Amino acid sequence: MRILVVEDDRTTADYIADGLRREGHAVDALAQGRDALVRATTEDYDVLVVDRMLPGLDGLSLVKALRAARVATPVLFLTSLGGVDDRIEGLNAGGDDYLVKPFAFGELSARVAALARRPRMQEAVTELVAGDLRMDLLARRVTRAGQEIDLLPREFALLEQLLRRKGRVLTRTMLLESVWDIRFDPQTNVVETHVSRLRAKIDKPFETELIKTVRGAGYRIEG
Amino acid sequence: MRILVVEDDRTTADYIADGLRREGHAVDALAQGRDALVRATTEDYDVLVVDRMLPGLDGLSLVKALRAARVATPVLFLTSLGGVDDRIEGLNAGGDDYLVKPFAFGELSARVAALARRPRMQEAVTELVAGDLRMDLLARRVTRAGQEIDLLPREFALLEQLLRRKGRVLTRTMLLESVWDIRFDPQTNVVETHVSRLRAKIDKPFETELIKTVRGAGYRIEG
DNA sequence: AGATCGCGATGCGCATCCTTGTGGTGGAAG
DNA sequence: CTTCCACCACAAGGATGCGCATCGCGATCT
Repeated sequence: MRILVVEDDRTTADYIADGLRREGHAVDALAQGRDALVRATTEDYDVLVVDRMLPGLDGLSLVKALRAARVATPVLFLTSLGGVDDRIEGLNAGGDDYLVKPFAFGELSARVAALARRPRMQEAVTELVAGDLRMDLLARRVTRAGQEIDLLPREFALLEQLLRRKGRVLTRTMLLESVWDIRFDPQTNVVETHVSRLRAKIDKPFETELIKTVRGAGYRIEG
Repeated sequence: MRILVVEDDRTTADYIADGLRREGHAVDALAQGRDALVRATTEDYDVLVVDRMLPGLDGLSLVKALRAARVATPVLFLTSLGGVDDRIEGLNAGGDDYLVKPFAFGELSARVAALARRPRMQEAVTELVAGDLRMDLLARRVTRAGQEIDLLPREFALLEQLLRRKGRVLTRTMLLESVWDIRFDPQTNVVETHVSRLRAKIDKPFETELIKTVRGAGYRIEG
């Protein structure tokens, strides 16, 4: 499989490129958006892995330009947290999926494979589902049993993470990283607090509870 | 196939025009942007081949003007080397493809054919609808529940963007870019202000509200 | 033709409301 | 009985919306 990685941070770029090569893919890596635009339009890749922040031409503009030039290669965005706007814009701009740094390599690998596998020119990963709960990332809307639920930004981000790793346990530390961008471990109980608030909205009013507590570990949402 | 070539350099213009004629196309050639604007709006071409640098009215402005006038004829830009930025700018302006000089004639021919072949992208999107709200782009009229509403230019542009991406969230950043043409992020709240005014006209007087605020993200109009 | 006037459109400042993290307390699980 | 988790109330900070001043344009009069 041919993969182009566009990432200006050398360490991250190597980390990704080496990992993917070890899995048997042909990987090219570039640091500049401009270079990537040229390369991606001339060569034929199966997947592009693109950092949102790039020198020269940022990732978003790069993908916009590619789409405008009718290059339909699936794109996986790497976004360094936070920017809720960033993610929405990324998806709207024609990104097909995104991954919030920091991420586990296995995660990246799985997403890349998923992107390459699915038929081209498809709509992005736009909807996450668990049971009768649906989350539409572009509309930024959540419904359960057909009923609309509105969530605050933090609640939304939290639920999104849980849904993206549906079936797996997310530790407090992982959630602090991906939702709050806190890498060290301060004495805080934000996670518990927000899980509680989230439950009040998506579990309490319904029959079955989706968010399970895993004592001593973290939380998990059912497949 | 009818093709209009807009290029001020006589040698290049002849090179292109003759080549295309030899392939059996009907080719007109003009040297001035202004002439091209008139011709392209009155005659019916399959493809325009436009140089970026033109005397009088440059290629970029020409295409912007055409798009504003709802002329959807596909455009192939000719740009003189290098300027990757130019390419992006051109694509944003509504150009459909790019060719960097110097180029091989075969390349040009192939791109022109590709442009003509593909289904018209912006075909006759003349009316935007959401619920009982209708926007007629040509007449520049908006009605809701059969009642005419008049909007100021900014309000109209804002509503148009929201309708074009109906069902998705548009962030403040995206709106600043598409409605105000502001690419950096100034400390301004124009978006909120105008959304407020727009609501006063299209939502307040009616039962259901169409424009939803998505806290922390942006605005969305219902599908 | 030029200058002045008046009105409407636009963006900014500020008040308001909402969101979110903290600390504390009670309760459940092991 | 201890530890971990759920939930509550509160305060601070941030996001949002509305009134007001300004700017620009077109009309009118000289």
